[in-house]
Amino acid sequence: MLAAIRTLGKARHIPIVLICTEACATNVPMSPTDSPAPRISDLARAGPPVADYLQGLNDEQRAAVEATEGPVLVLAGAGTGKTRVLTTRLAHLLATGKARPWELLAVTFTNKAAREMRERIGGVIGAQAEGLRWLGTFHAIAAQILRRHAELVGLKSNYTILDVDDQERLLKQVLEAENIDAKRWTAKHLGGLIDQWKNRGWTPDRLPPQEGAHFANNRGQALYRLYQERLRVLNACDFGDLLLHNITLFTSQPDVLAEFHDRFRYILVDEYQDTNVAQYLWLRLLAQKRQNLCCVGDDDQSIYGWRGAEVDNILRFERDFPGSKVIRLERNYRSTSHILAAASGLISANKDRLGKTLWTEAQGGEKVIVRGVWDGEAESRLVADEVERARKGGTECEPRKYRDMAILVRASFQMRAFEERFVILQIPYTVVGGPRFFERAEIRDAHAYLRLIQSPDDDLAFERIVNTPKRGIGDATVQKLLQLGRARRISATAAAEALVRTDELAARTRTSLSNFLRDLDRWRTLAERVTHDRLLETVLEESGYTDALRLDKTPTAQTRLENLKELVNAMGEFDSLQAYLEHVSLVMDLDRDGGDDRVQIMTLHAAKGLEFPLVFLPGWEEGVFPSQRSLDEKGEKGLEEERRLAYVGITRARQEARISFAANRQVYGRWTSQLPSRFVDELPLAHVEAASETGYYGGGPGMQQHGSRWDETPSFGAGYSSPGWRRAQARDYHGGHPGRQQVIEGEGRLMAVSEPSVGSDFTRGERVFHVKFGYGVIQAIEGNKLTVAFDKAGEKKVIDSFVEKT
DNA sequence: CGTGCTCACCTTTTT
DNA sequence: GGTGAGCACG
Repeated sequence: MLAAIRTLGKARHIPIVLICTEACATNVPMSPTDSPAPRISDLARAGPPVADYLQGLNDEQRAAVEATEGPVLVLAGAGTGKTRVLTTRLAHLLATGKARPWELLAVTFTNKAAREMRERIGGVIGAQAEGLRWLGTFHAIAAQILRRHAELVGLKSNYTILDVDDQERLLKQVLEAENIDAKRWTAKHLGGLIDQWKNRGWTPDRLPPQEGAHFANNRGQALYRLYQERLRVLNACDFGDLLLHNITLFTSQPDVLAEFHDRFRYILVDEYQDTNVAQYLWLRLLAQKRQNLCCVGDDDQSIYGWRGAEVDNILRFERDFPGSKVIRLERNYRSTSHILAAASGLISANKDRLGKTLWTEAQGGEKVIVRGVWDGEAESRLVADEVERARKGGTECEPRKYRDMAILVRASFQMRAFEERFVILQIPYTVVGGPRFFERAEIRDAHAYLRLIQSPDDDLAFERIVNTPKRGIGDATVQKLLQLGRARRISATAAAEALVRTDELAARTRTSLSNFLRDLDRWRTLAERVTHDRLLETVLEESGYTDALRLDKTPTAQTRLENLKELVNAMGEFDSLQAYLEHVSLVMDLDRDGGDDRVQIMTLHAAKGLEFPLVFLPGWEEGVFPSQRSLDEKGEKGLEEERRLAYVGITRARQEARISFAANRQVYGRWTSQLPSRFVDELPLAHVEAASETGYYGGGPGMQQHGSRWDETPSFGAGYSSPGWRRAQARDYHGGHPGRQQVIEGEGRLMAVSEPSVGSDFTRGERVFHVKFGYGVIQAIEGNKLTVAFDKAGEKKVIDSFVEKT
């Protein structure tokens, strides 16, 4: 949780919160370093030569930095120094006096990217980086713009930004009010649709008729409209709205747009391949006049199509912005030539691409290793063993740190096998991604309390906490309140206040409800006197929230309490409650501590933008990767996106990439047979080493194909078939299988042969142990006996069936 | 109104 | 196989 504090602290420097002042409403530049502060061109004159920051750039990078005028597309391949180019370009614009910090619009997708850019540019231009007020995510910048002109789209400038959870509950209310079977047509489904529509820039009015046809008997559009109306009443926005309202604003108010045309002299966009239609429209509107738009991206790394990203945006750039320059960054500084060639060979199978030829001076290195293994467990054993081996180092290779290794999976369900194995072997790891701090129930509850204190009209917050912790106000009562509120066009709080004065409620319910209302009033008064972190502490105490958690003896309750403590601390970093709330609604990402020395386990999506010396790419099986669902839903387009994902995976590796696929895999508890991914076959042979089994693993995986490059593998009874793969269930192999060997290293450690195997041999030093069945942690080794804690299906027992073999 | 049980679900994820 | 949501029951 330390990470939470750290990130929040860091993120403070991002001027997400814009307090609207006179100065900012006019064209007068404002920034913390404004007026007497020297311009960078002045600084440059006094200090080191201006061109300093350009040193060390190669020709193509330099071209990308110096092409300042007009539309520019920088096609930056993986590992070609994209961030460097971005930051240097900004520095260049400032140093040459073409723009002042507040006249630059620099957009990223994630807070992390924005933060990184800000930090790195700070390293180049120093304090001036603080003046980059318009460096941020699409959403953060759109939110700033909207705050200033909210009235023009029917909102107040203090509108709240709803998260998905609120959004879903609101939609549920809309569905209920419209008497739509919420089981058949879920709020989640509708939410997804609306999100897609917003991503494409469609307001309810402009929604193509057939789009709404498939939901609730052609009522999609009407529901969308109702939802938007509800949002307006609540003075709220969802994420999609931020952009959409901006677009509406720009198209309907030419003078507002003109103001921003004046303001933004140069526009810079990172990860352009991930932009959706709405973002594209937004950019096009803003860039319309000056045309100084520089988009940086890589069509081969577009992996967010399912979220509305349009690779087309980048493919069409030259057509959309006539007279544009296209600059390719093709020199790769990250990976060895084998890795680069393997990845390039794979991606060349895609049709929809602009094409690049990456090259590197780092020749040689290891080929990409591809292996077939027996099943998912074998795969995790293999990876874990190699992690340990890499960690120890050897005659040919230097020992690696855990943190230099990453396991990149297609889907998070694949992570579990590795986690289990790593726990057994006590290999430190972190799962990057995971559940987010701000999405945890207790954090949301706390936020709801604060929101309700701040704005009594916030019905969604009211609904969330009116009975949390339980105070005897049940669902029926809550529904009654909401209905009354809707009928009278008042807030739920107001409805509650009215209702406790009547005798419509049961006495007990009435008492607790009026107590709750009284508490709220008290907290509102308190809010004026104490700091917001202190306020939250009091509220959590007095509402009984913390007490309820303390009574709960489950371990989760414990962590929840800690999270809340963490939250109170983090809040202290902000100047006001308003500032804090704005921050959490837009900045939901937290850095997972990369500082510790741990193996990193994450999805391929989460790995974008990262790099590791050694990368494991497990689960390359048809249906898993490429994902069957992707193929079914999106066909050829889906396949190409999956292939780009594979490309992203391989290009994360600096020195070694190891791909694996399993013959058998358990999916949702069912055994399934797998074929190797087509991507395996698409890898160029010259850069790949096929090693089906290595080291201790005696058993053959049964993945042999007659006449192929895999067929040198020894195998037991697999029986080759041609031309297809022989597929056999794990159970086929019980007899005659020599089992797996593993070095036993000592008590308290180890060990497990988790696949069904009749007999397995283990060696420890000179001695060989034979085990009838395995799974467990060694408790003791005494003479010929091993005592093992056996843990499966929740039961723990100690067995001692290990017999030393002579 | 709160609790226990059954049943459907089950990529990728940011803001 | 695990989980969360929704429903029936006490």
